[in-house]
Order: sequence, then structure tokens, then C-alpha cells
Amino acid sequence: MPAATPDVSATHAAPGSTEAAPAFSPLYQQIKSLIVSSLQAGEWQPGQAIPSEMELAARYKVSQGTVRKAIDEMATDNLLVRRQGKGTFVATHAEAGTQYRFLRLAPDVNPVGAGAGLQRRLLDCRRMRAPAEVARLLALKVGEPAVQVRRLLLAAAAPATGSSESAAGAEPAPVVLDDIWLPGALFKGLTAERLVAWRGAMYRLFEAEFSVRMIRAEEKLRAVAAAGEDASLLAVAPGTPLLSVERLSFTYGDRPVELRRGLYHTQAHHYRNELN
Amino acid sequence: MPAATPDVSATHAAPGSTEAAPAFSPLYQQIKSLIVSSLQAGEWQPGQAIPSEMELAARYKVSQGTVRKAIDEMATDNLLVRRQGKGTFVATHAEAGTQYRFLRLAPDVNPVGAGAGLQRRLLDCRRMRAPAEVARLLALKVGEPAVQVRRLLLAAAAPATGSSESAAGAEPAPVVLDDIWLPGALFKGLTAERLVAWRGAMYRLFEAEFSVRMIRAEEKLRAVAAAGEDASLLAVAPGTPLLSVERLSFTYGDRPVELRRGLYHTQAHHYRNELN
DNA sequence: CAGTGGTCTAGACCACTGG
DNA sequence: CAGTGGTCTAGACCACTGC
Repeated sequence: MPAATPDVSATHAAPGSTEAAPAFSPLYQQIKSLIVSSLQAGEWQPGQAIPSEMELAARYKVSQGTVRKAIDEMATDNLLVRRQGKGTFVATHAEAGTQYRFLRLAPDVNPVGAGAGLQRRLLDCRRMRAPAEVARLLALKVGEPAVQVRRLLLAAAAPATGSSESAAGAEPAPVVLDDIWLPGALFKGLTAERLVAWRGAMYRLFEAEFSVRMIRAEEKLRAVAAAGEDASLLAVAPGTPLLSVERLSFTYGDRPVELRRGLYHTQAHHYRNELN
Repeated sequence: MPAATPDVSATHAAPGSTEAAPAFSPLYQQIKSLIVSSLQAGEWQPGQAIPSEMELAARYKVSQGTVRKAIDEMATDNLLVRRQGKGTFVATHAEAGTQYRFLRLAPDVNPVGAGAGLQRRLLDCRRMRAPAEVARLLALKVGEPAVQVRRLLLAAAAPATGSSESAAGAEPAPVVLDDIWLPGALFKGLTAERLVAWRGAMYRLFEAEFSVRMIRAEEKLRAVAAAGEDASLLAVAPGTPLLSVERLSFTYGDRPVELRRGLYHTQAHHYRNELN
């Protein structure tokens, strides 16, 4: 009989116990927590299959249906991906096609392929002590090391004023200016060389090289006026309205691991959102 | 044996049938469709309880578990609300506290009570022929009647520049300018009087008086410069960056029923969003 | 073909609500 | 207390994948 598998019934509220506040939680929630722990511990890597429902049911000594409910919830949370006939896989955000995990920007015309066709240009990457505001949001102590990355995203296609010629090959237009702060402790070997050499999404690099997986994010949006260096980098006149997007991304356990301040030029693009 | 209840097995793909493409759909999906139809038909009104799981299971001749799965999905779709020990209720968007169903605007400070503390001021309400662009988005024929509503939302609290006095009672500052278009056919008796007389959320009025329920919405956000009448209504200088929010709201069956173009002054407020 | 997830059933028991 | 939704189980069968 395999050991090292936490006994579920131990955490389960014992029937008949009249103790006050152990905050009863259903079995499938406990299973969910156990699976999340395994994910955090790296027992199964992104893209790999986790054990089958039957195996997990045996491991945790519960029925298949209970495991199923746990996995179902994790699938709707985008932590796992189910594939009928094949198995259940650890979600790897930034798969093929998911070039930009959280980027909600879409071109006004030709809406096929949401964030596709964007070039990247790294502007800066330096290590520094976290400024007070950044430290607060990333839950760091003031003065702790942080990595700052600055980069530009450029649209390859011709801009809105559709002249007859130059359908392709036109000068790419800057669309997004990103300022990114990361906790230095988590991203030890992150350098400019590493960033420019990397083909593929940035979050994919974080996953592969630093074992940091983004689970969810919160954004605050504002309209601001372009100014100074930001304006010239985006090739717009000072005063041009820009969409400011402040994003805080979280990993397992709601730990903040990335702060990103983006400026979007929304002349030929828009930020799309779905409300339920 | 009760009649008038659609026989599920009829729609269910008959086993052994080798016909090509009836596009097999699971039982619980069919149940879901049937329940949605009942909602559309107004069999159960918003806020009311639908029959218990056991009753529905009997009505549709399926097991309780199948009904449960159908209801579960509708609950996560915000169509139904489950309340343990009481029953399952038709979601009534715009309940107490949900003053603004889709408004994602939050004050920068004092984030308690998201959209609370906003006053409304009706500017205009007129019936007209739908302009081409509006007609297209609302799936109307050009020239069909439409209702246009224009209104202002004002923040009651004192603006950002916190002077020592006047914590309350300060002049309210305009924050949102909304332009709303509705299909005239669906909103026959909608007048300015009706709107100003109504206490409570606009979507609540739509539900109660016109049986139009908003299920989901799509938004496109842009940063634009304030100009002309819009600027003066929002009490900002021309050129001030504003957040433009174009929202298309849908009812059952993904039918578009409201087009809204909002201009948000994001000086002391921001648009918040959660990404998964 | 075996193994996976997906659906459906039937029944037991628990937790919450209200009279 | 009866009635509701919430959890858990056990087993059957189906649909998809890959060998």
C-alpha cells in the first residue's frame, strides 16, 4: 500500500465531533487542494499528463466521481486541461496560438488571430531595488531586488490609413509599451540576452526557466495622455490619449509575481472584454 | 402521465441509428435547452424559484443527477442561482447591491461598494430611426425604430484633490457619459418620464417592464480625447483623455438588445478587470 | 483492442432553511 | 420536522484516442 499520500479522512471533519469551527470542507475540495499542492511542488510539469481519474481515486481513497468533480473545477479554473481519450494535462499557458496569455488587444480590422502579428522589441532589462509602490504591490520588502523589463510591441500590418500600396512590408507601428517588474528572488538568471534569445511568449519563458506559472491577473484601466519618453517611444504626439493598463499577475496561492504597466495606443486596436 | 412535456428521448440520438450528422448532444445539454426555453417563455419570472431538482427530473424523465448537471452549468452562466435548503431561483440581474450590472468602474480610493454612490442624471430620451452603424450592431433593418437614451453618472464624493473640508456635500463630479441605443420594437413604452421615475438599476427596469434580460455583454475599450459637447457635459477640457467603452449586450440566444457607448472620466476612477 | 475521459443512473447521507 | 440543494458512492455504458 503506497505511503506518502496524505490521509484524506484526517482532514475530513469527523462525524459526531462537536468541535466548533474546523470549517468543514467537502472531500472534493480537499482533493483539489492536494492536486494543487502537487502542481506547486512540480510533481507534474506543464503539458504533461497527470494520473488518470481511476489512479487518483485509488491514491486518495475516494470514488472516481469525487476526483472528477475536483478535476472539473480545476479545468474551469484553467489549471488543468481535459482531453477525452487521452488524459488530463497540466495547463501550459502560452501554448501554440496563445502567444499572449493576458493581452486583450485586438486589431480593429482583420480580427482573425487575436494578438498575432505583433513584433517585440526589448528596450531595457535591469536589476534594481524595488521602488516602494512596486514593492507594496508585489508583496516585497522595500529595497528587495527586482527586475525591470521595458519593451515595445509593434504591429506588422500597415496602419489604418489604407493607402493603395504597401499592404505588407510597411514600417511596423508601435502599439504597446510595457513596463514589467518581477521579484528578483524568483527570476535570478533573467537577463536581456535571455529575453532576446527567447522565441515564444514571455510567460512561456517564465514557466520553462523559472518555474513561475501565471494563474490569474487583475487589471486597472485608465485613459491617460502620452508624455515625454513614452510618447516618443510609441511614436505619438504628446497629449495623445493612451490606454493605461496596470496588471498584477498571481501564481498559486494568490501570490503576486508580476506587475506590468502597459500603455496601449488604441488608434487601430481596441481592448476587448467579455462580461457575464 | 403528464403530457405537454417534450419527450427527451425523441431528440436523443437513437442508438443503432447510422444516420450521419444529428450532432449528438448529451442529455443534460438538452435539459439545459429546455429550461432556457422555459425561461425565455417566461414560465418562471426573475427572482422566483423554479421547480425542485426532483420535480424537474420527473418532468423530463431523467435522473436527478442529470438535472443537477444542467442546473449547475446554468448557475455558473449566471442564469440561475442555487440556494441550499431553499431552492433554485431565476437570476435577477440588478439585485440589491448589484446597482450596476456591467459597470466595471471603481473609485481609486475607498474601494468599498464598487459602483455605489453614483447619481444619475437623464439628459435625453428620444425615439428615432436607427442609424446604419447602430442598426448593424443591433441586428435591425436600417430605418427601424430605435430608442436613444443619454445620461450622466456623477460621483457624490469629493474629487481627488483632497482639501481638508467638504468631505461630503461637495458638488458631484460627472464621471460617466452614456449613450444607449435600444431596439424600438422591444421597448415600446420607454419614455423619459418612465426613466426618471424609476428608482433602481436600469436593467431592473428592462426586466420588470419590458421582459428583456441581459445575459452577457461584449465590450471594446479605447482611449479617446474629449471633444465638443461630450467634454462640457463631463466638465473636462477638450483633449482630456477619456476611456471609451462600447458595449453590446445580449439576451437569450445571443440576440443583441442594447448598444451602449460610454465615456468614462478616469481621473479618480478606474476600470477593473479580472483575467483567468 | 485497452485505456482514457464523458454521460447517466440510483441511492445514501449530509447541511441548510423554514414552518 | 419535511423539503431543498450539496456531497459521495458504485456501477454501467458511451465516445474518443492510439496502438
